Amino acid sequence: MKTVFAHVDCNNFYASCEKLFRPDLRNTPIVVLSNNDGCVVARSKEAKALGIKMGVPVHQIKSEIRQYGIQLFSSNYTLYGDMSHRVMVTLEALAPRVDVYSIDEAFLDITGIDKAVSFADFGRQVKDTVYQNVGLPVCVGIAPTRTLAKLANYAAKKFAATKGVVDLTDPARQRRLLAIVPVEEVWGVGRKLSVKLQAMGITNALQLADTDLATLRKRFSVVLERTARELNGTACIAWDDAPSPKKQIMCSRSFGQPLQSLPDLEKAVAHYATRATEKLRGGQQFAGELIVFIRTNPFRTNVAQYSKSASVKLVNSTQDSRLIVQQALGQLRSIYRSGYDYAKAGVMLSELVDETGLQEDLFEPLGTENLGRAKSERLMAVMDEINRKSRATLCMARAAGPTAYVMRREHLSPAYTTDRAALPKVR
DNA sequence: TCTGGGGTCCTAGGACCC
DNA sequence: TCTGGGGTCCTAGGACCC
Repeated sequence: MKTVFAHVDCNNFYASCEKLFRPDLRNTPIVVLSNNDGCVVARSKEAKALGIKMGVPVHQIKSEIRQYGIQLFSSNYTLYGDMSHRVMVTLEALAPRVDVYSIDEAFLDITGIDKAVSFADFGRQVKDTVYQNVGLPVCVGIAPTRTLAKLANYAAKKFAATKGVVDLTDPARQRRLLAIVPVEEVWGVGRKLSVKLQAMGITNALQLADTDLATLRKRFSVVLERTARELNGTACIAWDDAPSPKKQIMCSRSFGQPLQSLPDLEKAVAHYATRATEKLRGGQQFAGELIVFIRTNPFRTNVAQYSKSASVKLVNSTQDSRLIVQQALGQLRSIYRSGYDYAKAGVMLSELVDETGLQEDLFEPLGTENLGRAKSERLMAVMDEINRKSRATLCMARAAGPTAYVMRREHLSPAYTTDRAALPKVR
């Protein structure tokens, strides 16, 4: 039987999460800001209608904010993560297989479901159930490939007459939609590619679908060839039964204010290394390589710039925060130069393996090979358990004390759903 | 004054081997 | 005087995604 995908995507996800707990702002334009309250990363439909662009630095739209009374929100990932989880749990109850693609999207396998209910009716059922259970609006696109399902969702969002659900399983309908969708809206076609394609006279999705596959492969890559095949209804991205494990884990942040001193940077890097290692343990992985980077603010073109990274291979793959923090600080010291205003730092873990990929230590005495590891794992498990109950109770001494790097979050909403003290009150 | 964070995949080219 | 060819592995960089 031919596979059918449903693509479910939350509308203005972060903005909708904020509005859910602020019914007083129902018709008010709001935007959600990136870390450090830097850029706009989400907009309510009212803010979109005012022409506020995605990604714009907030200081560039100050006059609009004042003029239209746009409400600002700092990113509240604790809230969005919890709301996302609720949406996904709801979807998992509706379909036999769900691929969570990002914080606000998922693909559902709905092959054969049309024996019981029409695809469009199923889409409406998904939409209504999520709204009923979680309170967030979603759109649903249905098609024989993921790329077409994303495009169906684009249409569901763009055209009000669809009421948020588009069934694109019919090939004639596929071609009619492709003809009116600009090529840059296709999943997998970004800014650079769309410029090149337009130069070749390919401006809409249908023209891309009708381009010779060998030409696409030669002029671009197999990736774009695959996209064209998917637009023609041939599924190239199948279901992963075992989602592949992570290949790298990163923790990086811009600082709330520029940092100059090594001790201030050390505190930040120790903290990021700790966070990255927590994620590593969360996925039961071990890191074989560590990369540290620091950089100044590239947007401040009138001041001295510096950007450097350093990496080190870990002799034995590890998930021990003590070792990773120590190594990260060593790398930081090797690249630090005084006299710069640093704006950002980060720690990346790579060469990740699971337990079966661990090498035994050649230099441990026979019979005690795993003793050190067992001790380390017990210690880390205790740390994680305490920090799970009460966030950031235990940390490396290097990361402790007053921190100069904390980010700006001047418009942060409460953790409505994850902190008892912040529960919304109904009067 | 103020410009996010975290990922994946593919390709080209160099090093190295026989 | 003539100066190969094919294969693998690794890395850096670029493109994309949300």
